[in-house]
Amino acid sequence: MRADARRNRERIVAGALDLFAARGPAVSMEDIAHAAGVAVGTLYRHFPHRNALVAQIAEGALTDLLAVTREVAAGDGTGWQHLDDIARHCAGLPLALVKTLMRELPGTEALERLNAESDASLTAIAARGQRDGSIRADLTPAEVLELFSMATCRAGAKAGDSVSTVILDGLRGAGTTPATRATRATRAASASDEPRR
Amino acid sequence: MRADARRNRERIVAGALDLFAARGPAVSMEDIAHAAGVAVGTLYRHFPHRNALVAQIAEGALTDLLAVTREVAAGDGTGWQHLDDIARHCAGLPLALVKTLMRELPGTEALERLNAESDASLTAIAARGQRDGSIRADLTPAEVLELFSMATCRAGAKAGDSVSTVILDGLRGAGTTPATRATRATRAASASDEPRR
Amino acid sequence: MRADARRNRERIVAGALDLFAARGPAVSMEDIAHAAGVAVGTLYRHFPHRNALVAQIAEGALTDLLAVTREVAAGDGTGWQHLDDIARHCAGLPLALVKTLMRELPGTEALERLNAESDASLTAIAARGQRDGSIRADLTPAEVLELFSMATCRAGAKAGDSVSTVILDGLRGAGTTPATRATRATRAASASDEPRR
Amino acid sequence: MRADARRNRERIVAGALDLFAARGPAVSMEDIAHAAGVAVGTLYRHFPHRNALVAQIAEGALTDLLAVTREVAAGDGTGWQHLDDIARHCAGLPLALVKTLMRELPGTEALERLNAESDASLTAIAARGQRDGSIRADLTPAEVLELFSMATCRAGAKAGDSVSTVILDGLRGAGTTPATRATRATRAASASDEPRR
DNA sequence: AATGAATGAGCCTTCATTCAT
DNA sequence: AATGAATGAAGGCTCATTCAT
Repeated sequence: MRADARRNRERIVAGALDLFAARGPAVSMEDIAHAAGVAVGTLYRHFPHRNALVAQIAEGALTDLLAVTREVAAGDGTGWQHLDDIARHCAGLPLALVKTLMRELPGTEALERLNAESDASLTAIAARGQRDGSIRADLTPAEVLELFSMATCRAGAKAGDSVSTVILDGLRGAGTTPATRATRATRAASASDEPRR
Repeated sequence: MRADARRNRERIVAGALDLFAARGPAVSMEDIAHAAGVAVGTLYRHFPHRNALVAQIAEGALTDLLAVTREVAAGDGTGWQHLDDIARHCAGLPLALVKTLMRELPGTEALERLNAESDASLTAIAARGQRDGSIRADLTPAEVLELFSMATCRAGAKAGDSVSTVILDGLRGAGTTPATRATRATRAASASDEPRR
Repeated sequence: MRADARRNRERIVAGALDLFAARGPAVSMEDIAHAAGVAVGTLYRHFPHRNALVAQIAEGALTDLLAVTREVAAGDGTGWQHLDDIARHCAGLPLALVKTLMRELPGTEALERLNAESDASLTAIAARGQRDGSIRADLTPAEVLELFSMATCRAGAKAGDSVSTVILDGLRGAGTTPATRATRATRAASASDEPRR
Repeated sequence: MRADARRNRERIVAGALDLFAARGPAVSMEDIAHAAGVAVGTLYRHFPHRNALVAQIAEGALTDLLAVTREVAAGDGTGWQHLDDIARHCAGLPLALVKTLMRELPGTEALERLNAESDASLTAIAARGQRDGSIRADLTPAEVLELFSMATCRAGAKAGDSVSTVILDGLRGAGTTPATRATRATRAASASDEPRR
């Protein structure tokens, strides 16, 4: 019985994610429930109100992002390489959607915490990159993160696509450049297109 | 009373723009009307339905964008310089908001036309920039436009801010001056209405 | 100036009549005004509210009906012949429409009076017809009037059409009948199709 | 709860019928809901929009009419007697109201079909009556139906009331018994549920 | 625990009526 | 006197949420 409930909960979250992606943030609870194969009552048993569901979706994506960030940050490489790695792993995460959803979401405590932790980890990486010379020094860490977020939280982002490439290239430190494009192509071949879930 | 009506219409559009920016695309017509100091009936006299108002806002911004684009394109300079100029002039336009609003707007004919014309003008500039070597050649014109749009249609974009600078720098052709940042700083000081922070 | 106003008033009433006939009782004041070539303000100058306009239309038709009734009643013939004559003269009046309009009209004093006078005149005729044997005696005068009204206040009523003929035939007194249909055809040929306005 | 929902649905339809009859076709959905003892939402759960409710009411009455027509048509008797029987059985149906409601109702497919079938059945009866001499031959079947409809679809129609009697008498064929009224009175006494006043 | 019916606040829109020009 | 802009009360409809089964 617990297994059933868990499966329902997962199908609700997954279905809601798909619906939001397909039809925008105004999907009705009724539609979300039916897409998950349950009735509204069941939906409300799992999530006491709409925002709880939306927050759950957001938390899922941000948790994944945080895990990726920490895992990458624990490895070797320059700050820029870490950002690049993270960006590749994030391509499968619905970060663009989550960003949109969160615009109209009164911040949960859990979300605030996740955001803070993500920011802290990424800021640390950015600062390190600026120290090791791999990331432009004429930007604040916050500006680095904004650009990183633009590359990452885009509607149709794919791992290593041109748009991300250009932005990440733009973040490189002054002395690092010329081989950029060739390098990138090489690296991309070995990195996975589908980041972990 | 023609003057009064016009003033009302303008206050409605301006107020709606502000509200959308502040509270997202789901603001009610009632709120928009009251923000403009009129009753709903007046709002509906000027715009027969919600979408007509949204479309008007979008058309306004796109018309401005098109005007800027054409004006700049008629002047001297490389393709990259044109994009840079246009980006600076667009800083005050609510393009980010408009982009969001248009996601849920069944395209008007006028909007389609404006979009097509903007795209055409900007694509021409991008292609020219790639021919004259000022813009990276390893991108499709569409990718150039997407990056340009990301730099331009951002929530808090200011003329010459760091984010735009990095993206536009990223668009530069391979052989162009490495003095990018200094050059930019110089140009920005004389051309932008918003000095760099 | 007085002539202008009068013409406006007449055009409003005539236009409203047409619109009601064409599009039902839910036409808007705005549409009525524009159909008459004036603005709403002018419409309201002539009729302080919608019901005043509707009442005016109803009064017009009822006044015509009353005039016809009295004129016919002053002439020779049996009661049945009078009813028949009146029915023919009424064919051009918008009595069906007026009946519909009056369903949702809180009765004016003028309308009550007109109704009462019409009823009185017609009841007198019905009673006389029953006395002179030309109208069935096994009906109350009110029943006679109801049937007469059904024949007369029909949507597409024409002078002497089959439906009216059958109903009026049905009203005839017991001893009068057989030649009915032939007689009717003859009489119809001499009666006008377009009653007075 | 299926039972509860069904009861609600029935109360809505019945209440709406009453309200329409009492206050005309412009009753608000709010009023209809409250008359049925439910909230608007419930009304809209059962009928997705106003017209669906109106159509349901119309369908109900037309279905009843069709059933009566077919049942009577399957029995013995002249065409005229069939019309007379049908008229008696229809006295309780809200056909007058339905006729009014349908004036402003964009025809549903179901309604079109019901109308077509009713018309076909009744036209067949009328034609048969004209062949067997019981119905006037100098009318088109459509005219017969219009008169029949006038007798039947009247606001306060009762089985065998004077108005219906006169109209149906008017439909009789030339050679039929002059004893009409006596006959009718006799038949009425045994067949109608509503005795003559 | 699941279902789906019921609730009612709130949204978009219309329109009779008023009022400034 | 005419115009047409402004008002605001409804009305139709949706949807998050609650609740009886």
